[in-house]
Amino acid sequence: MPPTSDARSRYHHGNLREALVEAAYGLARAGGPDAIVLREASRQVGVSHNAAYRHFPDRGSLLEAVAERCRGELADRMRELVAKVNPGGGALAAARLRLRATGRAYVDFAITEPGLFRTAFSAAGPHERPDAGDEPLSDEAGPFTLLVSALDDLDAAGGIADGAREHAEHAAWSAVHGFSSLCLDGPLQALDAAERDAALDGVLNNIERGLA
Amino acid sequence: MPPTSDARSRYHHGNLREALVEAAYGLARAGGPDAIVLREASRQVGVSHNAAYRHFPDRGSLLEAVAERCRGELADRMRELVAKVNPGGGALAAARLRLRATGRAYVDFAITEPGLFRTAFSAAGPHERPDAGDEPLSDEAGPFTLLVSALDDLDAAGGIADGAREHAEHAAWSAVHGFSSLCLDGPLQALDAAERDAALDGVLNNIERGLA
DNA sequence: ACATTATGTGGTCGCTGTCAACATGTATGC
DNA sequence: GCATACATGTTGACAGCGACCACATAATGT
Repeated sequence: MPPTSDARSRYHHGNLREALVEAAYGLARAGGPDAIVLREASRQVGVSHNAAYRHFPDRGSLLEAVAERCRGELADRMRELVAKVNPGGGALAAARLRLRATGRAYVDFAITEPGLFRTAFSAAGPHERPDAGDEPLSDEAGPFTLLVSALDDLDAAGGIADGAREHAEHAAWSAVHGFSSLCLDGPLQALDAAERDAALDGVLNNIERGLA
Repeated sequence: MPPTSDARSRYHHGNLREALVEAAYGLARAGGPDAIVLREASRQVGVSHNAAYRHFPDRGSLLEAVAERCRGELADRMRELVAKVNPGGGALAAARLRLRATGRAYVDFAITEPGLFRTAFSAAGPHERPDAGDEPLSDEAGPFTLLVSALDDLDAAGGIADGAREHAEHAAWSAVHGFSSLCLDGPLQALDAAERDAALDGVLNNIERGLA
């Protein structure tokens, strides 16, 4: 049980592991995966360096924990933005809009939170397994699962041609992920917000046409 | 003038800058950008640490120099593989094959040289400016320029629909780059070689359909 | 009450990037 | 031919990091 007494502050922290992840998350947000530094996180939590080793075997493990949290944050942002879309026309148009919003949210997260985005894909950890097909789409679903769900909807609405469904996830995900990466660390850095938006539109159009 | 005497080895190295880049390139190849360590590179070259500071203001500059070299290597590999394609049918089929080979070469480089690939896109440097449109495609052309050229050819052969040309570079480049990244650091790590090949085929198909 | 375990501390090691001071070659002006 | 200036490489130092160790303290179980 957590240390019984309410306000810790003595010897045992009571919730050190989460506190460390939280601090490291802040570091990653500001400076990407390389900014995650054990001693600094410990310092911020107000605990000696080395205390972290009771909860993580090494720095990589902390990084992985933060990375997983980053992926969750990305998924949350995607859910938020997708929930905002107001489908006007028929089912097919609505499904298309939802898919576009999914992709847009992905890129938006990368642009507004570059540190978190880089961290999310920096560790060698197991990532998300996109197996589960027909679940009710839990709130814990990762980015990949969200995308697959959007594609399933589009497929059900008749927006995907025969034979195009099989690798649709790979195509769509590669496109948005690649676009994000190129904007952060590639030659697309040079684009300003308007150009980037137009380019992303072009990319999404291309995907949509490729699927139809 | 280089130090007059032929075999250096005394005090002045004679070509230290390049030697350091070469050593750092080896480190990056084996372990990615984080494996580039000034002192180790100096050690391998047989020079004291700190000697590097006569040629690079800091570690980041060395990293950037290596990154540029990595991009050049990527472009070379693309040229090689594309040169091998044996266009059978008409101009349009040939242009399509060339584009596919370009994309395949890109991903192939990422898979076979993950350290170099990660390094190529790790630094914040200026990267390639894809401006120059109608040059004879010099041997120094970067990956982006090669891709643009392949797309121009496809366009000339009539393989790109009206309106799809404008952001074709972004769509194609994002797809192959994203696929590469996801295979190295994302959930597509889990794919074996055969699955990866099939998935890449699906991605390339999707791009091609999106352009047509 | 006591022993066992979980958790946090202090100290140390080797490694790194970076700076400052110094040494040694090479080139240049007289 | 030589002295002087400059470029290039060396030595030594510093702080910060990840990782290990032995030790201290708190919580838990009997």
